[in-house]
Amino acid sequence: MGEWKPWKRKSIITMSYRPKGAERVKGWLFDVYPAKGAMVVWVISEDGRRLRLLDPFNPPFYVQARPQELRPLIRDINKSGLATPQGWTKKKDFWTGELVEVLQVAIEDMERFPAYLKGLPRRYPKVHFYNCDLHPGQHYFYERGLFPLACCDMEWDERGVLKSITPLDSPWDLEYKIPPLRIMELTGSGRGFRLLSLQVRMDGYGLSFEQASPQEAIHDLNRLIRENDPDVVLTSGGDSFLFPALLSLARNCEIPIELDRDRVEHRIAREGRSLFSYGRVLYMTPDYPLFGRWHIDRENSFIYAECGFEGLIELARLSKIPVQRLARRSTGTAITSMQLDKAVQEGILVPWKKAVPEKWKSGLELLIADKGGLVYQPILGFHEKVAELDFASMYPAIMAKFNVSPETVNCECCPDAFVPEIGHTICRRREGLVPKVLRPILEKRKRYKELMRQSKEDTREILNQRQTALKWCLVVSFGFLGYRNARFGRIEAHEAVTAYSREKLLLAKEVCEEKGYRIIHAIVDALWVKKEGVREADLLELCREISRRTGQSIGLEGVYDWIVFVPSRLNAEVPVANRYFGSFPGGRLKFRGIEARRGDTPHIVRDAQLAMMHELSKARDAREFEERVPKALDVLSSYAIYLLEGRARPEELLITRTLSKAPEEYERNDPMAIAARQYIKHGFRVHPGESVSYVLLDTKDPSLDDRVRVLPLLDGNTAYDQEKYLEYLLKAGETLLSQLGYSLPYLKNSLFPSPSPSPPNGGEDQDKGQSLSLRKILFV
DNA sequence: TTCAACCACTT
DNA sequence: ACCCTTGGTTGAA
Repeated sequence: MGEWKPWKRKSIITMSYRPKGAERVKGWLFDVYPAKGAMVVWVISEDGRRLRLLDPFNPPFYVQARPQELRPLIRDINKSGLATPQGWTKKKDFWTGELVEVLQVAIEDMERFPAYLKGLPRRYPKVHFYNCDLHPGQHYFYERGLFPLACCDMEWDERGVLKSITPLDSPWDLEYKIPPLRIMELTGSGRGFRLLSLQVRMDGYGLSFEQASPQEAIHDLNRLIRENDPDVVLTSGGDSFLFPALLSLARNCEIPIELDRDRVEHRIAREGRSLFSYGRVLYMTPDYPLFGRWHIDRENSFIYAECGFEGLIELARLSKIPVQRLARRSTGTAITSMQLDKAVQEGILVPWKKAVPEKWKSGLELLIADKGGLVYQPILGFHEKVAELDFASMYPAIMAKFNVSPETVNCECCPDAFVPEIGHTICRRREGLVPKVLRPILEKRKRYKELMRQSKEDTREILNQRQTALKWCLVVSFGFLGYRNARFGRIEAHEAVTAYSREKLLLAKEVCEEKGYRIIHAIVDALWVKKEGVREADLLELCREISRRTGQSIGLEGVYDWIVFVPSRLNAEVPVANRYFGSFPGGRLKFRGIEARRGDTPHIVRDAQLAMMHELSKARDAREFEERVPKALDVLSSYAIYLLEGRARPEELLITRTLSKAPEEYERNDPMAIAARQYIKHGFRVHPGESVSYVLLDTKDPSLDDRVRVLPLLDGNTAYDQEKYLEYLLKAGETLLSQLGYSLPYLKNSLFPSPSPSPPNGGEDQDKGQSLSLRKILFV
């Protein structure tokens, strides 16, 4: 028996998305996708109508070859009926910048052309293909000078075919209006792919739908969508669970589900895929895009999760990637698209596949070039009044300033324009594509940050989301430069950037030392320095001087009241870059690399470490810090007691790790591998790049499967491996306090005194009381 | 004790 | 649709 709570919102009944006749209006470009030889263009008119228009579009691509090789290809293309050769034109070669003669071919059928294209290089190995594998939506935007959510002046005929469409704003505007979008939120829960409950929310009204017949559920959902006509369907896990579940429900009861505005012939159920990105394996569930609406799955959208709705829109406008597509892609896709757009604007031929072999390097060259960023190991332990200086967007700023780009590195024309330290050269004559794209992004981000300072709270949040989106673009642009299969990547360019960065950091260090600062730690683009009696004004002056001498802008991140650089766990004498925690005035903590920052640390351990740091953050100097240590230890012991009384809940004990391969491929029986196999055994599929979550039951149990219990099999009262979790907890405590002599054995001993030698300046009476009861639990 | 396998983190 | 920075944990030899 299904029951919707009454939907209080006034209903909108939309009859049709077809235009009634020829018209000229102002409106926003909502979405585009191909339909054979035209793009379907969805617009939101100024008066709020949602309209489906058509724009005939035959994206051009280019081929280059000698006439005798070209003739059979032209015949082949003509016979296919999928494209039409149009004539000769001159375009710029990406690598040399020279004009070359190429044949322009128009794609007639965007849906079937890609499959045909794939077979061509094998049959015509001597022909070069350019601009042929661009995404149709993006290509349409590049060629028309349009972008998602552009405010446009447009005109169409009585059939709804666009006669003209002209943008009235620019992606580079700092202020822009987007139309009010109708957002419907769908959440659901269930088991496997069985949907057990469904919630629909819109404009603050919520409906919960449980225990209904599938027919009713689909019927009512269809009605709600029809009546409210959302532009955006926002889900949590729509791709991985909700949409597949809804679609299979709809299939079973044979009621079509009407999530799209456009007619959808058939929705192909695809397999998810595992892919490698930034040093780790990721799993992408198949996505369920909508036609005429956007489906945005917050759980499966990196950009939405990191930069919010505003960041997503900002990036879509700049990168010219349709919003719904961008939502499911990485920021790397955005930066690549901006490069493609720039290439198309400038008549530069876009190579189909990257085909530049890396120049051979001697062993010595390799050693020098691959050093990457420069690191000065930190001086171990506790430091008072340390200033942190950070270069702003150092790598992208270097690329922009020194013209580092795949086609400018080791060019033919400037053999003596050397990069510091390594043998590479950089072109002086021609500006590279990468710097050309980065420069305005750097500039726009700077402007947003300036605007933020003079804005009110809610505007500031919008601006912040936008500048965060730009920040991610800048960050990945460097990674893409060295990434072998990036379209505009080349490892030598990557090496040139790190070479410059080392020079800059070295120079910054020298400036600091000249001015009497002591370097506590430095890494890539950040320095930690201190000097007796230094004032903020001195530090700002220091920043100005470094900026002047290096040509790179450096800023004062802040002055820590205290900071602790923690040693290596394997060797207490050895410092480790990037493992520290410190406190700024007011008690704001900053910490890197320690347990609390790791994604695979159980909640209870992270909470304990955070609570200890919070206690320590009340200290403003060395003396207060030492005074706070017993309090921090109290915190630690309270967590230990909780743990050893068996009160910890499974969600506090969960360990989540990401699989890099399929469960059966693991050769070791560590808890994660056992957990992965346990998922499979109980019918849950886990792919490389997906994560597994488990609780340690007894890590010593001879039966492997009893060592851990994975999340879906957990119930409320799971007995857990107290000893193991205690060890994690104490190690997290040790990380914070080892510099003050609190080693793991000491911590163990002070919390649970062993009978004979008493711990140094042992606990207060109340501590002893606790310790006794703890020992009982631990050892009985 | 040492080793190999494996994951996560920093910029 | 990577090749290797570092630290740390784990199980097993």
